[in-house]
Amino acid sequence: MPELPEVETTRRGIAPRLEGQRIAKVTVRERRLRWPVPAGLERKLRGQTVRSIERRAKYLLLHTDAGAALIHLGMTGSLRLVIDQAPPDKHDHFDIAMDSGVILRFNDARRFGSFLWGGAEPSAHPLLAKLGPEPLSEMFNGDYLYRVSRGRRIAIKPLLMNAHVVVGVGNIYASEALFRAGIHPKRAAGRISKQRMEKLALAVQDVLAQSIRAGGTTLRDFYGGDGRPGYFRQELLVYGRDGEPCIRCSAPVRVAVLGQRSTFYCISCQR
DNA sequence: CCCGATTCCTGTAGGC
DNA sequence: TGCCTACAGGAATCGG
Repeated sequence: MPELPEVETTRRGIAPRLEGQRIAKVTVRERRLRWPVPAGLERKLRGQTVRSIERRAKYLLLHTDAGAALIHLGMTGSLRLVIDQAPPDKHDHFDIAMDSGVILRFNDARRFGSFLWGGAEPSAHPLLAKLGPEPLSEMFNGDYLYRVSRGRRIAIKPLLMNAHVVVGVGNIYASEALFRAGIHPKRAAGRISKQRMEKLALAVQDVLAQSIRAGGTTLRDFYGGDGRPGYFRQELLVYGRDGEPCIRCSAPVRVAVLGQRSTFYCISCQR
Protein backbone atom coordinates (compact mmCIF):
# COMPACT_ATOMS: atom_id res chain seq x y z
CA MET A 1 0.00 0.00 0.00
CA PRO A 2 2.33 2.70 -1.13
CA GLU A 3 1.64 5.96 0.66
CA LEU A 4 3.93 8.97 0.64
CA PRO A 5 6.88 7.35 2.49
CA GLU A 6 6.89 4.33 0.19
CA VAL A 7 6.76 6.49 -2.94
CA GLU A 8 9.51 8.73 -1.59
CA THR A 9 11.60 5.66 -0.71
CA THR A 10 11.13 4.39 -4.24
CA ARG A 11 12.16 7.76 -5.65
CA ARG A 12 15.33 7.86 -3.61
CA GLY A 13 16.13 4.30 -4.60
CA ILE A 14 15.80 4.72 -8.34
CA ALA A 15 16.78 8.35 -8.97
CA PRO A 16 20.58 7.96 -8.71
CA ARG A 17 20.55 5.24 -11.35
CA LEU A 18 18.27 7.06 -13.78
CA GLU A 19 18.97 10.78 -13.57
CA GLY A 20 21.16 11.93 -16.45
CA GLN A 21 20.62 8.68 -18.33
CA ARG A 22 19.09 8.40 -21.78
CA ILE A 23 16.00 6.26 -22.35
CA ALA A 24 16.78 3.60 -24.95
CA LYS A 25 13.41 1.87 -25.10
CA VAL A 26 10.04 1.75 -23.40
CA THR A 27 8.11 -1.54 -23.47
CA VAL A 28 4.47 -1.65 -22.38
CA ARG A 29 3.06 -5.17 -22.01
CA GLU A 30 -0.26 -4.27 -20.39
CA ARG A 31 -2.00 -0.99 -21.16
CA ARG A 32 -5.05 -1.66 -18.96
CA LEU A 33 -3.93 0.01 -15.76
CA ARG A 34 -6.05 2.39 -13.63
CA TRP A 35 -6.09 4.60 -16.71
CA PRO A 36 -5.15 3.20 -20.11
CA VAL A 37 -1.48 3.78 -20.88
CA PRO A 38 -1.66 6.40 -23.67
CA ALA A 39 -0.77 5.27 -27.16
CA GLY A 40 2.50 6.86 -28.21
CA LEU A 41 3.95 7.18 -24.72
CA GLU A 42 6.81 4.89 -25.73
CA ARG A 43 7.66 7.14 -28.67
CA LYS A 44 7.51 10.31 -26.57
CA LEU A 45 9.99 8.94 -24.06
CA ARG A 46 12.41 7.10 -26.31
CA GLY A 47 15.65 8.98 -26.78
CA GLN A 48 14.90 11.45 -23.98
CA THR A 49 17.26 12.04 -21.09
CA VAL A 50 15.85 11.72 -17.57
CA ARG A 51 16.70 15.09 -16.05
CA SER A 52 15.25 14.45 -12.59
CA ILE A 53 12.74 12.34 -10.71
CA GLU A 54 10.35 14.27 -8.51
CA ARG A 55 7.58 13.13 -6.20
CA ARG A 56 4.28 15.00 -6.07
CA ALA A 57 1.69 13.40 -3.76
CA LYS A 58 1.95 9.70 -4.56
CA TYR A 59 3.02 10.33 -8.16
CA LEU A 60 6.55 10.01 -9.47
CA LEU A 61 7.41 12.48 -12.22
CA LEU A 62 10.16 11.52 -14.65
CA HIS A 63 11.22 14.85 -16.08
CA THR A 64 12.63 15.00 -19.60
CA ASP A 65 13.16 17.89 -22.03
CA ALA A 66 10.00 16.81 -23.88
CA GLY A 67 7.83 16.69 -20.75
CA ALA A 68 7.25 14.46 -17.76
CA ALA A 69 6.00 10.91 -17.44
CA LEU A 70 3.73 10.24 -14.45
CA ILE A 71 3.86 6.96 -12.56
CA HIS A 72 1.45 6.05 -9.76
CA LEU A 73 1.91 2.83 -7.79
CA GLY A 74 -1.76 2.44 -6.85
CA MET A 75 -2.24 -0.25 -4.23
CA THR A 76 0.19 -2.96 -5.18
CA GLY A 77 2.51 -1.28 -7.64
CA SER A 78 6.28 -1.33 -7.32
CA LEU A 79 9.23 -0.10 -9.36
CA ARG A 80 12.47 -2.01 -9.40
CA LEU A 81 15.77 -1.61 -11.13
CA VAL A 82 16.70 -4.66 -13.16
CA ILE A 83 20.31 -4.84 -14.20
CA ASP A 84 20.42 -8.03 -16.23
CA GLN A 85 18.06 -9.01 -19.02
CA ALA A 86 15.86 -10.97 -16.60
CA PRO A 87 12.63 -12.04 -18.32
CA PRO A 88 9.54 -10.21 -17.06
CA ASP A 89 7.49 -11.84 -14.33
CA LYS A 90 3.73 -11.97 -14.13
CA HIS A 91 2.30 -8.44 -13.68
CA ASP A 92 5.48 -6.74 -14.91
CA HIS A 93 3.46 -4.28 -16.99
CA PHE A 94 6.10 -1.96 -18.40
CA ASP A 95 9.86 -1.41 -18.66
CA ILE A 96 11.83 1.77 -19.17
CA ALA A 97 15.24 0.64 -20.44
CA MET A 98 18.17 3.03 -20.23
CA ASP A 99 21.23 3.24 -22.49
CA SER A 100 23.28 2.14 -19.48
CA GLY A 101 21.53 -1.24 -19.52
CA VAL A 102 19.53 -0.56 -16.36
CA ILE A 103 15.81 -1.25 -16.70
CA LEU A 104 13.13 0.40 -14.57
CA ARG A 105 10.45 -2.27 -14.28
CA PHE A 106 6.89 -1.71 -13.02
CA ASN A 107 4.98 -4.57 -11.40
CA ASP A 108 1.37 -4.22 -10.23
CA ALA A 109 -0.82 -7.25 -9.60
CA ARG A 110 -4.04 -5.29 -9.17
CA ARG A 111 -3.42 -2.70 -11.87
CA PHE A 112 -4.57 0.26 -9.79
CA GLY A 113 -1.36 2.03 -10.74
CA SER A 114 -0.88 4.27 -13.75
CA PHE A 115 1.65 5.33 -16.39
CA LEU A 116 0.69 8.61 -18.02
CA TRP A 117 2.06 11.57 -19.92
CA GLY A 118 2.08 14.79 -17.90
CA GLY A 119 3.39 17.02 -20.67
CA ALA A 120 5.59 20.07 -20.22
CA GLU A 121 3.53 21.34 -17.29
CA PRO A 122 2.64 18.22 -15.30
CA SER A 123 1.27 20.22 -12.37
CA ALA A 124 -1.54 21.27 -14.71
CA HIS A 125 -2.45 17.67 -15.51
CA PRO A 126 -6.08 17.00 -14.45
CA LEU A 127 -4.97 14.40 -11.92
CA LEU A 128 -2.47 16.77 -10.29
CA ALA A 129 -4.07 20.18 -10.67
CA LYS A 130 -6.47 20.02 -7.74
CA LEU A 131 -4.28 18.22 -5.23
CA GLY A 132 -3.84 19.65 -1.75
CA PRO A 133 -0.50 20.67 -0.23
CA GLU A 134 2.39 18.37 0.50
CA PRO A 135 2.23 17.34 4.16
CA LEU A 136 5.95 17.95 4.67
CA SER A 137 5.74 21.50 3.31
CA GLU A 138 5.27 24.67 5.35
CA MET A 139 1.81 25.14 3.85
CA PHE A 140 0.57 22.17 5.82
CA ASN A 141 0.11 23.08 9.47
CA GLY A 142 -2.51 23.38 12.19
CA ASP A 143 -3.85 26.66 10.88
CA TYR A 144 -4.42 25.13 7.47
CA LEU A 145 -6.14 22.01 8.82
CA TYR A 146 -8.30 24.12 11.09
CA ARG A 147 -9.31 26.44 8.26
CA VAL A 148 -10.21 23.75 5.70
CA SER A 149 -12.21 21.70 8.19
CA ARG A 150 -14.53 24.42 9.51
CA GLY A 151 -18.17 23.62 8.90
CA ARG A 152 -17.44 20.09 7.76
CA ARG A 153 -19.20 17.16 9.35
CA ILE A 154 -17.00 14.47 7.86
CA ALA A 155 -14.95 12.40 10.31
CA ILE A 156 -11.35 13.51 10.68
CA LYS A 157 -9.82 10.30 9.34
CA PRO A 158 -11.43 10.34 5.87
CA LEU A 159 -10.71 14.07 5.74
CA LEU A 160 -7.01 13.39 6.31
CA MET A 161 -7.08 10.80 3.55
CA ASN A 162 -8.67 13.21 1.06
CA ALA A 163 -5.96 14.22 -1.42
CA HIS A 164 -7.74 17.52 -2.06
CA VAL A 165 -7.07 18.40 1.60
CA VAL A 166 -3.56 16.99 1.97
CA VAL A 167 -1.73 14.48 -0.22
CA GLY A 168 0.15 11.33 0.57
CA VAL A 169 -1.69 10.24 3.72
CA GLY A 170 -3.35 6.86 3.22
CA ASN A 171 -5.02 4.41 5.53
CA ILE A 172 -1.99 3.36 7.55
CA TYR A 173 -0.57 6.80 8.30
CA ALA A 174 -3.98 8.37 8.97
CA SER A 175 -4.56 5.85 11.78
CA GLU A 176 -1.03 6.32 13.10
CA ALA A 177 -1.15 10.13 13.07
CA LEU A 178 -4.52 10.23 14.85
CA PHE A 179 -3.21 7.91 17.56
CA ARG A 180 -0.13 10.06 18.06
CA ALA A 181 -2.33 13.16 18.29
CA GLY A 182 -4.83 11.49 20.66
CA ILE A 183 -7.79 12.20 18.38
CA HIS A 184 -10.59 9.72 17.78
CA PRO A 185 -10.80 8.87 14.06
CA LYS A 186 -14.57 9.36 13.99
CA ARG A 187 -14.51 12.83 15.53
CA ALA A 188 -16.19 15.38 13.28
CA ALA A 189 -13.41 17.37 11.60
CA GLY A 190 -15.27 20.65 12.02
CA ARG A 191 -15.39 20.24 15.81
CA ILE A 192 -11.69 19.88 16.45
CA SER A 193 -9.96 22.85 18.08
CA LYS A 194 -7.10 24.74 16.48
CA GLN A 195 -4.79 23.54 19.23
CA ARG A 196 -5.58 19.90 18.52
CA MET A 197 -5.24 20.47 14.76
CA GLU A 198 -1.75 21.79 15.40
CA LYS A 199 -0.91 18.61 17.25
CA LEU A 200 -2.39 16.56 14.43
CA ALA A 201 -0.46 18.35 11.69
CA LEU A 202 2.77 17.76 13.60
CA ALA A 203 1.83 14.10 14.15
CA VAL A 204 1.23 13.65 10.41
CA GLN A 205 4.62 15.17 9.65
CA ASP A 206 6.39 13.15 12.34
CA VAL A 207 4.96 9.80 11.31
CA LEU A 208 5.70 10.38 7.62
CA ALA A 209 9.24 11.58 8.29
CA GLN A 210 9.93 8.65 10.62
CA SER A 211 8.63 6.20 8.07
CA ILE A 212 10.77 7.68 5.29
CA ARG A 213 13.78 7.23 7.57
CA ALA A 214 12.84 3.55 7.98
CA GLY A 215 12.40 3.08 4.25
CA GLY A 216 8.59 2.96 4.41
CA THR A 217 6.19 0.26 5.58
CA THR A 218 6.19 -3.18 3.98
CA LEU A 219 3.05 -5.16 4.76
CA ARG A 220 3.23 -7.43 1.76
CA ASP A 221 3.87 -5.90 -1.63
CA PHE A 222 6.14 -2.95 -1.07
CA TYR A 223 9.83 -3.09 -1.89
CA GLY A 224 12.04 -0.11 -2.60
CA GLY A 225 13.85 0.45 -5.89
CA ASP A 226 16.74 -1.60 -4.53
CA GLY A 227 14.42 -4.51 -3.71
CA ARG A 228 14.65 -4.04 0.06
CA PRO A 229 11.51 -3.91 2.23
CA GLY A 230 10.68 -0.97 4.48
CA TYR A 231 11.02 -1.36 8.22
CA PHE A 232 8.46 1.10 9.57
CA ARG A 233 6.05 -1.77 10.18
CA GLN A 234 7.95 -2.38 13.42
CA GLU A 235 7.16 1.17 14.49
CA LEU A 236 3.42 1.10 13.82
CA LEU A 237 1.60 1.81 17.08
CA VAL A 238 -2.01 0.95 16.23
CA TYR A 239 -2.29 -0.17 12.59
CA GLY A 240 -2.82 -3.93 12.44
CA ARG A 241 -2.85 -4.23 16.27
CA ASP A 242 -6.52 -5.04 16.78
CA GLY A 243 -6.98 -6.64 20.21
CA GLU A 244 -3.48 -5.84 21.44
CA PRO A 245 -2.91 -3.50 24.39
CA CYS A 246 -2.23 0.14 23.63
CA ILE A 247 1.48 0.85 24.08
CA ARG A 248 0.60 4.00 26.00
CA CYS A 249 -2.26 2.97 28.33
CA SER A 250 -2.77 -0.79 27.82
CA ALA A 251 -6.43 -0.39 26.88
CA PRO A 252 -7.30 -2.49 23.84
CA VAL A 253 -6.66 -1.29 20.33
CA ARG A 254 -9.82 -1.66 18.28
CA VAL A 255 -10.60 -1.82 14.60
CA ALA A 256 -13.66 -0.20 13.08
CA VAL A 257 -14.74 0.39 9.51
CA LEU A 258 -14.87 4.06 8.58
CA GLY A 259 -15.56 5.04 5.00
CA GLN A 260 -15.03 1.41 3.90
CA ARG A 261 -11.55 1.40 5.46
CA SER A 262 -10.22 -0.48 8.46
CA THR A 263 -9.42 2.06 11.13
CA PHE A 264 -7.29 1.22 14.17
CA TYR A 265 -7.43 3.27 17.36
CA CYS A 266 -7.04 3.10 21.13
CA ILE A 267 -10.42 3.17 22.87
CA SER A 268 -8.96 5.13 25.79
CA CYS A 269 -6.23 7.46 24.45
CA GLN A 270 -8.17 8.85 21.49
CA ARG A 271 -11.06 11.23 22.13
C1' DC B 1 -20.71 21.87 -2.42
C1' DC B 2 -20.67 17.94 0.65
C1' DC B 3 -20.20 13.20 1.61
C1' DG B 4 -21.11 8.21 1.63
C1' DA B 5 -21.22 4.39 -1.65
C1' DT B 6 -19.46 2.20 -5.63
C1' DT B 7 -16.03 0.82 -8.76
C1' DC B 8 -11.78 -0.91 -10.74
C1' DC B 9 -8.46 -5.46 -9.74
C1' DT B 10 -6.06 -9.99 -7.98
C1' DG B 11 -3.50 -12.39 -4.28
C1' DT B 12 -4.15 -14.20 0.11
C1' DA B 13 -6.29 -16.03 4.15
C1' DG B 14 -9.87 -18.28 6.48
C1' DG B 15 -13.89 -21.44 6.66
C1' DC B 16 -15.69 -25.77 5.57
C1' DT C 1 -6.44 -30.65 -0.92
C1' DG C 2 -9.66 -27.73 -2.98
C1' DC C 3 -13.27 -24.62 -3.46
C1' DC C 4 -15.58 -20.47 -2.10
C1' DT C 5 -15.86 -15.99 -0.02
C1' DA C 6 -14.23 -11.93 2.25
C1' DC C 7 -10.88 -8.70 2.49
C1' DA C 8 -7.06 -5.58 1.40
C1' DG C 9 -7.49 -0.12 -0.15
C1' DG C 10 -5.92 4.63 -3.75
C1' DA C 11 -8.81 7.53 -5.57
C1' DA C 12 -12.05 8.89 -9.32
C1' DT C 13 -16.76 9.00 -9.94
C1' DC C 14 -21.57 8.65 -9.02
C1' DG C 15 -25.81 9.72 -6.70
C1' DG C 16 -28.51 11.69 -3.02
